[in-house]
Amino acid sequence: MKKMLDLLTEEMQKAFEAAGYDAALGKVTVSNRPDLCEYQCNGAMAGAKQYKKAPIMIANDVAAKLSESKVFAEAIAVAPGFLNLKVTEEFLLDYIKGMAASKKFGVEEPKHPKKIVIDYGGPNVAKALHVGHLRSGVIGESVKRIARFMGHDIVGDIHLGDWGQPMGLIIHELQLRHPELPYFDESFTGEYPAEAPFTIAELEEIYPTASGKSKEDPEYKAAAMEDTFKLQSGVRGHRALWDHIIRVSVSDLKRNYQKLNVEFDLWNGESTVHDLIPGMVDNMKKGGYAYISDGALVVDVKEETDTKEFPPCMILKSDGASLYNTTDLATIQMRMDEIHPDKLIYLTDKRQDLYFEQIFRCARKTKLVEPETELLHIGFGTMNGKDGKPYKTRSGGVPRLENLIDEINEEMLRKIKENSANKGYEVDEEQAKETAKIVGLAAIKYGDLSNQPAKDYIFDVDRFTSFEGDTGPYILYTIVRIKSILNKYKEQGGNLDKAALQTVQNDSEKALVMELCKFNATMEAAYEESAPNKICAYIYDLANEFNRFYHETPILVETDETKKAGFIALLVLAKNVLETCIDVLGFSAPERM
RNA sequence: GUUCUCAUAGUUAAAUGGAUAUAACAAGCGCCUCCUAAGCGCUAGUUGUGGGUUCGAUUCCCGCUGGGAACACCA
Repeated sequence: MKKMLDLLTEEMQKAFEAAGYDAALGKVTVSNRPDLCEYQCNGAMAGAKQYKKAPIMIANDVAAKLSESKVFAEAIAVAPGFLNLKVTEEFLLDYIKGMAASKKFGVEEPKHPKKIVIDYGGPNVAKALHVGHLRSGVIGESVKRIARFMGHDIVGDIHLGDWGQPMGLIIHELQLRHPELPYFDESFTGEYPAEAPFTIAELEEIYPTASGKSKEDPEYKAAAMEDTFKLQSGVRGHRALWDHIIRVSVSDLKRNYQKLNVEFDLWNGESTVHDLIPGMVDNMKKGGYAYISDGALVVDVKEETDTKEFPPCMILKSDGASLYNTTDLATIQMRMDEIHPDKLIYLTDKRQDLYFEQIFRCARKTKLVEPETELLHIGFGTMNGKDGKPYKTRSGGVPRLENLIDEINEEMLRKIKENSANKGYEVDEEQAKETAKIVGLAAIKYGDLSNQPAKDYIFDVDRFTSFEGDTGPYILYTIVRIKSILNKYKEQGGNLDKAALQTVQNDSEKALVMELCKFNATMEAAYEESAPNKICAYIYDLANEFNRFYHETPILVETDETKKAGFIALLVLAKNVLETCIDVLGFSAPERM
């Protein structure tokens, strides 16, 4: 289905043309003065100079051509040259019926579906997820789901940090603690134990300890580097131990991401591309792109148009070792070879803006990607505490993501119990906990996603879990209300018939219908701009319109069955649209709350 | 030092170059014999500063002030 505004614009363009003006002036937008009109067109003012006429005269000419329109019930020219518009009942009903009958509520399949790889999450193995990982996971998951809904083929890759210095540090520390393990016995030729010699809790403790020691003790550091080298060169015991580290760590990561309703299609990491690095580096040298500067191998990525200094992209350190850049570039090569994507998306902290600009330029210059391959870095802002500074625990440390989720869930549970006590009904403890988890996740995700990704935002537990205002819980409450009515309707023997939509009865119903009609345009904008916040803003408006309608319109007591079925059909559509939206945002609604 | 980025009610956030800048929270007032009051309605309050482009600027351009960040052997 075409977008509502496109249909209106087409109609308006015909009128401009019929009146003898440039059709391009006939752009229709949603009214920003709902008290005056539903839609507006400002083309007459834009065209005033071109035609050397007062805008109001042009507007009058165009309005005259619209008197017979089947689309616009009203087109009034207003000083200085606005065209104020209202649509006809028939047009609106027709559109909403088409939307209800459509599989994706009016979103069409793309003519050329894109193959996209999205790189997000980016946790390190053997380290607990902390709040810094929240945005990459939450925004990335939503960007992925939006693209998928729009009909594109998108693959999400977690891109684990699983191969650098930290691995050597952990292995070295393990050797000091348990020198008797067979992994460190180079003469050992038997089968290594299937069971890992540590738990996830130990692993999470070992890394910070080892990291701290290496900063103070050069010998310790040297030994850890030696272990890193052994691992990377394939020493059997080191590899076996590393396998354990990955297995233990990944199963813990999966558990945590599941709590966040974040799912990756690929669990690749830096280690995945290790073997590709020598070949890639070779090609860069042969191609004449890479040269030695201060001992390091670099590729110049300056461009003619740069006004500022642009540092070259480093490929290998002066000791010949690979670094972050190396694995990222090799990962691009692997993705191009295996997946052949049209577009690569990365989600990291916005502080890496310059870094990704270097990587992208380098990938283009060294022809790792096709000239038409799109490369996009979505840099997101910091999650701050109420003081406006990066979110910290009371003791000043970086809070674990798990603790943050628990904190929200506890607060949600407390509120659910408080609410039920106020209303005087009993809630089952287990049921309440389940509901608290669902609502808590919505609170966290909506709180994050409703902000523009690039901006810093303040993570305020009290505000996000609030029952009131522009929050996740408010959206869920609205959906629960609709579900409740639909359930009662079915209990009364009613059938949910999508086609039963009726001509709108009152203002609040019309407002709700018009809001629903914006769905496909909103989803498309959210996709094109990688902006989940647009969907949040949309469902907040939609929930508002529904609640107003709900408040003013008794539904189940309606005696005219045709009318009632029409209301119900509208509710079904509203519920489906809301649930589709929260699904692409990455959360869901409970049955009751 | 260079470059990037941000600046909107008391607070947190919106606004493809359009009319009277939009919400939420906090404050004040009203609405449950009625489908979940986690709701609805009403009142009061904002574009850092100086220029420019434009019929028209929160939006685009330049300067200033003030926050944040990046600037090759970390990731």
